[in-house]
Amino acid sequence: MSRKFNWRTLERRWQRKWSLSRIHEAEPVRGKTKYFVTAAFPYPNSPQHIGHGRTYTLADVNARFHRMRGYNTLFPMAFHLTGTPIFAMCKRLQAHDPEIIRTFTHIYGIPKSKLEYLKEPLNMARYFRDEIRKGMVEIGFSIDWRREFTTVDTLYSRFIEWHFRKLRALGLITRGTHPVGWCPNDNGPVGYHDTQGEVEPEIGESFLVKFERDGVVYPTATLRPETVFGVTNLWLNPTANYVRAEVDGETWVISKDTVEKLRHQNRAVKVLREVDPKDSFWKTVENPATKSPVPILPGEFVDPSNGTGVVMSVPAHAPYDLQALNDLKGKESGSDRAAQVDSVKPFPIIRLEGSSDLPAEDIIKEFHVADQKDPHLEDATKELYSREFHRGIMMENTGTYSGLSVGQAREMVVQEFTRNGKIAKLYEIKNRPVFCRCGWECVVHILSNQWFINYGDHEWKKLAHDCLASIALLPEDSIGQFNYTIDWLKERACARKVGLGTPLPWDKEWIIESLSDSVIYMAYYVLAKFVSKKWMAFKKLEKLSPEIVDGFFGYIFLGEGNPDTVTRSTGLPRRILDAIRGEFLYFYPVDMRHSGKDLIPNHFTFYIFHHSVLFPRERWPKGIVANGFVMMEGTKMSKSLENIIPLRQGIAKYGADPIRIGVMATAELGQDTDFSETLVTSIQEKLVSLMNQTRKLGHKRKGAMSSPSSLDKWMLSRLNDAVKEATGSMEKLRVREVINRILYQLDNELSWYQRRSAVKSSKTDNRTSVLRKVFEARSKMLAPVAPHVAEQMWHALGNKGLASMVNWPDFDAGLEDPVAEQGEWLIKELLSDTGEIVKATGLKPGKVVYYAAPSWKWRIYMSSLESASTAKISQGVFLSKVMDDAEMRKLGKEAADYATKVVQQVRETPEGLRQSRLKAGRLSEKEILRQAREFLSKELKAEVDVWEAKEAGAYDPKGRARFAEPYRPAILVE
RNA sequence: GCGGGGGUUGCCAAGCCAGGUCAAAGGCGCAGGGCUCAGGACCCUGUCCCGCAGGGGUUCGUGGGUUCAAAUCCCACCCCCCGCACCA
Repeated sequence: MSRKFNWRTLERRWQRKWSLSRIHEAEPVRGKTKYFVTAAFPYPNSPQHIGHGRTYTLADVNARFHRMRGYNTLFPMAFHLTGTPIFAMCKRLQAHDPEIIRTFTHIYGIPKSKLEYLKEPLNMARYFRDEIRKGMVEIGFSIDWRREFTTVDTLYSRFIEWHFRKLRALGLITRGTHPVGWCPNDNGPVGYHDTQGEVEPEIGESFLVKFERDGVVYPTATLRPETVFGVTNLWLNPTANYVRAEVDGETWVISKDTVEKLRHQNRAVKVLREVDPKDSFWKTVENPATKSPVPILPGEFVDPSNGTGVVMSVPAHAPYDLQALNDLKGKESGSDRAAQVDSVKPFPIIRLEGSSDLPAEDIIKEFHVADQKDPHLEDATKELYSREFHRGIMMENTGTYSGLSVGQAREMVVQEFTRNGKIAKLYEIKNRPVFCRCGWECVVHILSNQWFINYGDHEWKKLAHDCLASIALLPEDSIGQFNYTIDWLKERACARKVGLGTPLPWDKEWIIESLSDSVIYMAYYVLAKFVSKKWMAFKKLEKLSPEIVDGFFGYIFLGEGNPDTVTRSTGLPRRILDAIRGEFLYFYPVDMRHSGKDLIPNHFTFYIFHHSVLFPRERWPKGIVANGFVMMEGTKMSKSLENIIPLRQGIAKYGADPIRIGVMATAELGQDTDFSETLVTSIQEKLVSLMNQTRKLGHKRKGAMSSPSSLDKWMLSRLNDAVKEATGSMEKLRVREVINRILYQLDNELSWYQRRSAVKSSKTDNRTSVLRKVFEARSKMLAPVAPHVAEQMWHALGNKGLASMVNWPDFDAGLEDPVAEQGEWLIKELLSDTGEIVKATGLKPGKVVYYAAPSWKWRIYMSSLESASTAKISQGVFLSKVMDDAEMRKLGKEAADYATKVVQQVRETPEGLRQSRLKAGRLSEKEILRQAREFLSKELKAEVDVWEAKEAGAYDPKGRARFAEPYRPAILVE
């Protein structure tokens, strides 16, 4: 039946009502507290999928919750078009890339006929923006759509210009050189989406150590410049092509492949002539560190495209070098070179605990390396590098570096040798080869005059830390990552030459990059509402001079300058200007900003940085929540696995509310959650059954409750507890807990209530009234999470208006009923204990007898609870207190034994339970059990008798009554 | 390497910060029963081992420690995941 349920109809009905009632449109209301929620806006180069749904659903739940708690809540949305991914996608479509076509048609479900249209970047952006917006409406997000904008809107660009001029005026913009991944064919930078297989080109730093002979430099590329002291020889590949070239005024011998590489790294390279490596072999060059001569030898393992094709050999510490040297010795043995080769002897310069004088030799043995082409050699090298880096100490033969750790020595060697020109930096693509989509291999290119935002500024960092300290973070343990990021950030390139976006106002060749133009846009939502009215005044404003436009932004966002002047210069009516400024002051700052946890090391932290320096403290962000990702049936979502469900397809297939709950229900905030078909179907069933139950309760309101039974009170007390817990959890956005409490736990309690009341006489039947109360509160608490279902339930119960707009239920201390709670607890425990006995003994019970605890035990028990509530209860003190009581003394050992036992028991009872039992006071167990007799009898399928221990005439053939204790009646099963 | 998150009973996943009804919530799966013509759904019951009286034993990555008491606190170690820059 649930499968046939028409979610679409339900959703449309309520979405239409929300829209007609404009309940999501927020306007400033004087005297009413506001709550401003934002979520990271989407980038429209693909449809949103269920994973995005998690962040936005959470934001929506938060917004709806606050709305119900009486906050004037604003939740807007916009679209981020800045950058290159849209371009990249269009380019691939234009090139008829089969992979992207498959993704579009197969996963995204876009008709083939649409593809032509999508080849145009702005068309694509428009298409996916519409798609995403529709999805957000269909899943029921309570967004104020009047504030929508995109980051390429003209006025937005003016806003970003203002933002950047501000930063520059504050001295936070710097300029310098910067290495980037680059395609020599396209002549432009490459990001991961520009490469084959979408791999990010990783840039690594290596060093050129310059060996010299007669004014000719052999620049050897290495990651370990500190080992220069242990060099025995250089290697050139005898089969590779080398050239002699003039590089920045020096004469270098390098592999042919190196020429272009150096040019991309801003070196002036003039090739003089090709050289045969064989001409260099057996000659010697001077070691720049030790000044001693070392020979150049042939090594086939040398990769001419890696580094410079010139390698320094440190056989004591580099497995490759040692292996190559040994191979060479073998090859040349007996030849007239043998003596010379044999004279090349490895010697150590780093001491490594637990290693011989030749750590490289040890590791080669350890890894069972056969020759210089053995793949194990690579692993051996990595392992030794790592060991020496962490545990190695420089030896006496390294001069002033002696005694230093390898890490320290490297830093100092680089510093000192760079100063005298003997070491230079060389960048490499670490994970090479990386190929551009056009087919060319990517290289490292150094951009000169790159613009940066200087997050390394100390004052700024301090401000950012201050700002962070004032932000409520969810989950709380993400604080470490934030602090780390703030400390670690330094200069960050903030502009590129390609892509959509706003040109840098003072250097229009550069376009402000996408992570930099999206850090203060939340403020723009205020303005966007006015701009969307398309008044001429804004059209005019867009075209005014920077001074005037900056004056405008400075006034509305920072209160700078004078409104009269701004009005005069912009031509914007004073009334409008005041309204914008007023609305900004009303809604700003953002109370909670939502996104995935992947944005902590970038966007979230930038957001903090920029707000801290641009805005006064009272406009700093108040809260940040970083949620985990969504997995699909236990695996990561990925295009190649084709397990991405676009949100709209998901809604159509499963319904909006089941998806909303599906992404929230099975994991806590920061944890990744798993979405699966079985999960979402079970949620569907749950929701449908809720709606059915509500429908059965019907519209009719019954009169007031007749005197409620203990069971009724228990149910209301549980409901009240659910309200309390759900509220607390919601405040911390622990939505999983909320769902668990109001959907599942409450269901268990309801089913206990119904099971227990099934045998009750109908005279005092309050069942319907109690159930109505439960379902009414439940529909309210469900409203933020599953708004469509909640509205339906609310309506079915005969309520007018919208559940989304009523007040969230309040905790009512008056409904707390410890007596009823403890009474039911007693019965439940008793039932389960009896079952345990039945199971253990294998008896088929015909008669079950219960004995309630005698009053003297209750006195001791209650007294122990009291003692434990004020101080740590101690055996001796409590015992003597009990024995002070004449009546107890009369009971003698029996009382003492019980008192001793009870101390231990009470000590192990959790605080909350102790409190509750203390509040409940002494239970009239016998009465409670007598009332539950019929129920117990039915459950146990046996006759049930209840006595108080030692009651006159009690049936107690086995003398069990004496075991009765408070909350633990004695049991006899026959 | 640096930083962050995590390892819980068949699976998923709470609990851990604030130690004590914790053999450990909830869901899934599995088994038995009820309901039903039947299946599904739904509702009970069970699901580490032992137990003819509500009990006992052994468990929360590994090894130590603190405590009357440890999944929870401390120390050391092992394993998995994520981020480390110009990219949204």
